[in-house]
Amino acid sequence: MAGIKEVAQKAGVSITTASRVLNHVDYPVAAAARKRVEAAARELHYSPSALARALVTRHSGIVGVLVGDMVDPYFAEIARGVEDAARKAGYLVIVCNTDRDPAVERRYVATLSDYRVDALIFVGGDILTQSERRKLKQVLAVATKRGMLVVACAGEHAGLPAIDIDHRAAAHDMTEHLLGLGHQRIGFIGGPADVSTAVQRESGFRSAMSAAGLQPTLIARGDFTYNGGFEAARRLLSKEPPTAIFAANDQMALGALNAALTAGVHVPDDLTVVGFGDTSAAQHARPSLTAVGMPRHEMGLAAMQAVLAALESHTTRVEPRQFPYQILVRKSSAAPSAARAQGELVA
Amino acid sequence: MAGIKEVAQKAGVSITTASRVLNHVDYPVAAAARKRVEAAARELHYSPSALARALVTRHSGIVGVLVGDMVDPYFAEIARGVEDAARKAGYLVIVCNTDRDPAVERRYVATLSDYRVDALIFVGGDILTQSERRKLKQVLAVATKRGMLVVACAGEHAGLPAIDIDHRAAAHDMTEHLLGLGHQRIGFIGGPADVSTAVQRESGFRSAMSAAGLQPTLIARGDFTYNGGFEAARRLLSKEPPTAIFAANDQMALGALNAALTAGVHVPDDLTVVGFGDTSAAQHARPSLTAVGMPRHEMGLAAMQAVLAALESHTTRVEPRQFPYQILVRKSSAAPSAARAQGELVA
DNA sequence: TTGTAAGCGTTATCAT
DNA sequence: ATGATAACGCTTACAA
Repeated sequence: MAGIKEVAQKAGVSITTASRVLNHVDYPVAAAARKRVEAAARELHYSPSALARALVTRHSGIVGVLVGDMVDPYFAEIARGVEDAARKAGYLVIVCNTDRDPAVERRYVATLSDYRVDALIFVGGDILTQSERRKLKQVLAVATKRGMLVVACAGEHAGLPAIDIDHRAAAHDMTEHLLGLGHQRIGFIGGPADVSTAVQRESGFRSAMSAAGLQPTLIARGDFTYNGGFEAARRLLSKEPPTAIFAANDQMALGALNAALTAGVHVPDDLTVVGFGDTSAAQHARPSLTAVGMPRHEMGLAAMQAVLAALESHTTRVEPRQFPYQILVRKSSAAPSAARAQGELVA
Repeated sequence: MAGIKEVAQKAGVSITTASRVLNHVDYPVAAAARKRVEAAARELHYSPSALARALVTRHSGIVGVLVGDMVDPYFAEIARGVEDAARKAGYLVIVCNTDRDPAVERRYVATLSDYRVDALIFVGGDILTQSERRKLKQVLAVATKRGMLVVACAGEHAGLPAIDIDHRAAAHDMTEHLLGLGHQRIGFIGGPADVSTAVQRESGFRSAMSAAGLQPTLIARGDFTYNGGFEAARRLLSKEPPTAIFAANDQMALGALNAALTAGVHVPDDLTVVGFGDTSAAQHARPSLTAVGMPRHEMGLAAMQAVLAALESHTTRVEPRQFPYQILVRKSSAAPSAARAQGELVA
């Protein structure tokens, strides 16, 4: 209802003056006028149109966050980090669930582009297909030309600067942890074959196995969901049961854990199960899950902060950053029992 | 870079004509001109400024969702429902985490108001304090006067029309389930004393207990978090251990479950634990959690759909709606063991 | 210190 | 069928 014009009128000053005091800009304004403007604004319940403002300043104060699924705690925690940093800086965040569908993702990028968001934050790995990457890069090209900042978080994405951890190395280390425990028949539950993070984690697993002179043969694949992990574990457990299962993310590890328990396989006595991500659900599982830990909330914060820094310095490139990961040993991993290690015990 | 002006120019038509074809409005435009405009738009990578558009149409195409914490699956699933419906309708959603802080919530309402979002969706119960409610209502008053639609979802909120379930009745029914199982010493882990949903659930518990001639005396309070539930359960278990614990939400029930297990109390043999919400974490817990079920995703969808309906019919009031709840009996509840029912067994 | 006026990129009204 | 032109609500040179 009440625009700046009304406020100015009521305060008996020009729109310019009203704008100046309302924006707290560092500009000389008579104390009296200032007071009148403030009073008028208050009385009229004036609230500046961020839209109009954004139109002229070419700065919307909104950032878009693209996640696979905000219900997955892995994504939720990162998005929360972004939002925390955004709020502190006075930014708003639009959350978009892509369901890992490149087409949906592209459409969102286009829409967010229409809204002239100040930045786009891609959370999670991208789809490796050449054609998909190319298409995404195309829309991103026009987005960046428009001045939009783009950054990836917790996963490689179309070659964008990323706030990330070394997924491959982390998976490699975790595999070594398993190896160190004495496991030889280690099963791996990978994520979708075309998702970059899934591929990197699997690559780390394979390299560690090879380095140990072992064939990474027990590999199943899931879709990063609890059920996907549950089913994959059942498959793995049905033939030559491994003594340990390394799932490419926590959700699947949890599914695997329950699949084992359901099948009467004791964890960790009969089977070790480890995950990747260290979401709180993993920490609260029974037994608690050994997993690769990564500072998700902090990474979300960092992604937004990197965007903020670039925005302030009028840089167009966001500074990438590598975070350390950890191997969090908890109750779901242990040395293989002698019998099981030799494959004598069958579930 | 390229505005509609450039497109019009390149196509050799007026801005008006360009706008008409670009918006697919039902208005006669020569096929030839249309083709030229479309080509020009494509070549120039034209993307309409949703900001400019919103400014003139007074319709931003954005809705704001206010949740306590998007990391809590309870909120995440509802927000996801909202987003799904929003996407389908071409809307974008801004997610705001209030951490259940009324001040933060109000500030967000103000900011979202500045952005002229088309609607505000409050997810979760509000703070009952008279003063807080009044303050919120005030900001909401100016927001609605500005044409913004407001609705509550999964919790009473400042008297707004709500897409909800009957929390009180649900808690009452769940308590009766416990009673029916033979439990008498039933502990309750409530949520914050000033949160409406927490109060309603507790009220349902109390009424069912009273109706059964029992004193609802074993009451602890948490903050709706896993740890809060864990600690509350420890307190409950330390004195006169109840034979059953009803937590006001799943997160706390999960905490209680682990507290029991950690203390060597077997669930459900020695202790029954039930929750409220039926988040997937509850379903995957060991043992799986008996809980009050409510269609969170669907409720989120419904909230957005209600908003959409009001928006389309130019109504200012959103239609409220009651969803049914269920008592989902799973593995964490059972009849009390004879010994324990008499209080002879101590943890 | 203060105000005038030119945009920002669209949509929408009203002629033509 | 098509096109000027006035909003939309604000910021920001540029004057005064």
